[in-house]
Amino acid sequence: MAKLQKSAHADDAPLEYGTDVAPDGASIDQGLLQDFMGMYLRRAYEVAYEDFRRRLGKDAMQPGYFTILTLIVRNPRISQTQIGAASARDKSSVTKALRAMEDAGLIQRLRSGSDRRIHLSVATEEGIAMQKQMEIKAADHVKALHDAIGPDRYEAFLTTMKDMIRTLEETAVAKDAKL
Amino acid sequence: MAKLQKSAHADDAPLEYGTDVAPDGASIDQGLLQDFMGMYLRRAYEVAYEDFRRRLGKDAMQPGYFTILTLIVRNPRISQTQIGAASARDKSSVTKALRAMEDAGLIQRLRSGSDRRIHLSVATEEGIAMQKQMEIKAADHVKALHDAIGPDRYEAFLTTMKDMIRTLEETAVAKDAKL
DNA sequence: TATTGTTATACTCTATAACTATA
DNA sequence: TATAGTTATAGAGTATAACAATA
Repeated sequence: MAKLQKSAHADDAPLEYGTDVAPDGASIDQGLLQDFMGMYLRRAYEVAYEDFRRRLGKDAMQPGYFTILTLIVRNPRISQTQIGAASARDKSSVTKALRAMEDAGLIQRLRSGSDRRIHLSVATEEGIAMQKQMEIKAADHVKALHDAIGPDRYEAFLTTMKDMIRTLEETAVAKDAKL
Repeated sequence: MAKLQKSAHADDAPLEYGTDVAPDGASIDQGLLQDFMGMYLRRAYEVAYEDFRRRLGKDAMQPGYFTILTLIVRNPRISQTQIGAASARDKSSVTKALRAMEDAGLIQRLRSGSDRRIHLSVATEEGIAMQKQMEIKAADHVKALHDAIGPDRYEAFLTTMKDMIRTLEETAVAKDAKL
């Protein structure tokens, strides 16, 4: 490869270098990226998130809160530790989400009478209504995914993904234990 | 449902409320969340990202930069617009990534002789070495995914995911066009 | 001592918008 | 006018660590 001078971006302009042009978009060599699942997992998450967010519109909570609100509606008096475990989020993240939902009047938090460390969450009427409304949008979203994937492949895809998550979670735990 | 007073978190302590306890982790009712793919797509991305990051260790670039570095190694003199298109990232995100890689001595940026607006990227020897090293870790990572998913399901899973991404991207474009 | 939750803080990844320069 | 890239800024979403209250 030809020798190149370093371009110190803070000071110099990039160095000129011949007249070749890079290949256009259609002919980019992605090499092993073509099958690099990490990239597709990221992208799949992104496009699905975007789809759900667009369907929810601006009158609903953000997509990420749907999970927590649904957990609370379906499990009145759920604790924050339980919410964290069920949604794979740190307790500090749960606190922040619950704070926002409480401020929005969607939930209320109580203390357990039997163990005063525990904060229980229940949905308000507004929270229940919001959850129902979001669930309708979620159903549309799931239908879009269903159509995109194809009915014949949907179940297998979901099952495979769950298996993958479980296995990698176990691997991670095993590795952490070795440290 | 019983009447509950609002707890203004900034001032009051949460209200006490009886002695019931929420169900324990094993018995959480996830309702439709059980099949809410959005949650699994997020989680799948997270666990895969974590796995790759752990395999890369701290001597490599972060997982997200592997894609860009690989694109540059395999497509010398690729432009930033092309990198953005191939990695589904905004040009400002690409600039930031390239800046970091240039500072780390992994790439150099040049200007096209034929169109001086275009900045071309090429990998340095160090960049090529880094990419090779990361590619080895990426192969380990892919193998872990392969094992987690099962060889018989791997290809179908990847294909389905690509189809899903493409379809949802098209849907998004179509919706944007309607605005 | 261990657990539940809160808070302050910070990190990662990313995009938007206004800009410069080039075409 | 349009395009390539830069910069300043912001914002989502999340976690870490130190902490108070309670067990």
